[in-house]
Amino acid sequence: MKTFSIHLKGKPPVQVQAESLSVREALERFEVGGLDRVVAAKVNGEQRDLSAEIAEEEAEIKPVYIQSEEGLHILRHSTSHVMAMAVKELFPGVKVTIGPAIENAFYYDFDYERPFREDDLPAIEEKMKEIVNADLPFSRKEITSQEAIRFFRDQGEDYKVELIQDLGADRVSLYTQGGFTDLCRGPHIPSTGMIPAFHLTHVAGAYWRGDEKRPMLSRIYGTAFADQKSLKKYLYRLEEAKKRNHVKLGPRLELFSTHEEIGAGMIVWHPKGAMLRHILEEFEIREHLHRGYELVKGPEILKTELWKKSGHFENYRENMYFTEIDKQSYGIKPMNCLAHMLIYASKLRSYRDLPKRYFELGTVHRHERSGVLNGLFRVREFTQDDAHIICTPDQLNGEIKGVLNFVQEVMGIFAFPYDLEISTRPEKSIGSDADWELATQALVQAMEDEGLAYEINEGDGAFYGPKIDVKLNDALGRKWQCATIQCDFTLPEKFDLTYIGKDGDRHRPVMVHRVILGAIERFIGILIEHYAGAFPTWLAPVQAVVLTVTDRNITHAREVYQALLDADIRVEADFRNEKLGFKIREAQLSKVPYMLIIGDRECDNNGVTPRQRNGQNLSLMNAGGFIDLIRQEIQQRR
RNA sequence: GCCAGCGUAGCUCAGACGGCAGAGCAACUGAUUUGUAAUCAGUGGGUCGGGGGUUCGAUUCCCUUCGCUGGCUCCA
Repeated sequence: MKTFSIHLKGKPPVQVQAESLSVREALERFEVGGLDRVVAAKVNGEQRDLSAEIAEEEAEIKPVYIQSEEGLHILRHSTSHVMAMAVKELFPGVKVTIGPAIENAFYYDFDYERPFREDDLPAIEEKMKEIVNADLPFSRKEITSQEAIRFFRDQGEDYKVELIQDLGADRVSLYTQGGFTDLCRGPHIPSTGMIPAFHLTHVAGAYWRGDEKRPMLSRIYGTAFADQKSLKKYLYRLEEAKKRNHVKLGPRLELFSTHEEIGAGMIVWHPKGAMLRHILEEFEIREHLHRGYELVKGPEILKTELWKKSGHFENYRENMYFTEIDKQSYGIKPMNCLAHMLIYASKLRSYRDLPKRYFELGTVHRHERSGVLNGLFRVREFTQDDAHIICTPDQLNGEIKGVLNFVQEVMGIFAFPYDLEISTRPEKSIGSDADWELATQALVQAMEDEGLAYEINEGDGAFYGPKIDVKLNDALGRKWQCATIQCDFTLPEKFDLTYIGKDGDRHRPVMVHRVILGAIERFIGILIEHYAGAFPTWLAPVQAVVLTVTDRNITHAREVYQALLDADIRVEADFRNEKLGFKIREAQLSKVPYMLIIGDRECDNNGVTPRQRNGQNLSLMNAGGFIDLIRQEIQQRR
């Protein structure tokens, strides 16, 4: 007989005398509500199955409810096991590999004689429903790795055998529901009947362990929720997000197009899209000049020799395009730094000149693999708002903080949610360990000084230095890298950049590569989805459209149109012989912020009636009044 | 690059065992002069992504190529 002392937050502790005590039994002592919605529990901070025995005499216990984040994770993981079981029953000979829960979803990778197709999913879902209805309990068993390897080898589950071997543990845990046993750390929901709502969403190919040299597996994605309503809501949200997809919206709003005959990953900007770019670029130039940057411009193609000198040829060649001119090899630039290096090196620099901040809206070409191209998000030609800051080592911290502030201010204008990550040295890289350490520390220190939260991304740095990445969250919950701040101790050395210090000697400056919006293309893609195409007035390629009611109104309408043009408002005219409702509909679909209605009433009063994009009318006012109003809005970047 | 799916009029989509390719919207022409999300009528519009093959005959079947979409370790 043992004595267990169990604690649960907010309740008086309970002493239990028993031979053994399961997590579920412990929870029952506290009469916690909704035990049927509890999927697992945390015992002394560690996730456990409800059926697990409590080994500790003193235990702090906390139920994990199905609708909580952790609960959903466990639910989805368990649902992936149910899916694997269903697939094994339906497709004999299939081999199972791994099947984790991921954000909002789960997947399981299979190796089968043919890849799974979307039309296999309904049958799998049906079989899963049977398994759920059968309410099979999940049971956990720990055995030695040897036994587990034998167990899976006998079933021909080679992938599982490999996993266990790589784990290198003495013992592993297995989970069984019905006739299906899987290697798994757990925990799991008590039984399959506890799955309230699930749906299989799509299939995809995936390399075994993400390695393209290893077999291509067939992945099935699905999701599960604590109730049917949440699942429906999630699927609806996905549908809504699809409607914002910039690949569809962009061409419909006449922003850009792509062409098979031009090539993959190349964007053609139409008048409205080119205007949007221009607005952003103008905004950027102003903001940069304001912060002590200088505008520069380098050529598109530079001799291959120079790319060899910089290390790009060695490290980045497979992403570069090359061409030949007069038997000389040239590389089309994938980055803008080289010309900036030469600008710096073009004359002797004093410490008094530093920092130098060179800014270029630089168009670069990168040979991205065909399969990763994606609308405006991933293209082969794009323009970066690129700058290189060359400074003394003791200016570095301040410069990085300056860029972090710049990023914060700009993201604030667009009201974007974002996360910060620090990426460290990758396998393929140049430079000494000491320099990497120094550079990484400089980034960490600046983040700490600014009190910013960040994650560490091991091995994800650029080949020449560590970096801070700013990842925006888009409408579909995907993350996109935009701003990035990269330290570089190697380029100044390769180009022998120097400055004369106070002491009269030559010193080596350090360099920061950084972008704020990142690629203009990608940023516009994110903006389209963020605003669902309805850009705020300051960004809208067309800010107002003048609509006449009848031909009688054209003379006055033309005066209004001209007044707006004169005031630098981006205005269009729709004087067609159509009904007002028809013109409003078209303007509405093109998401213009303002429609200026001009009928007899407006002509008689020498004014306009603005109709806002949200359907609200403002009262009749004269053209000057409207110009004041919209100018104020533009100035406030609304 | 690899796996899967997709590609029919400017757009959204039908279609057929392998037997002359369809609708709505848009465009164009005309009528209409219109007050807050589609006025009416008529007309034109397609190498069914490109190339090759099988066939009497291919948009449909096969191969190939281009393009697009979803994915390609958020570690049992």
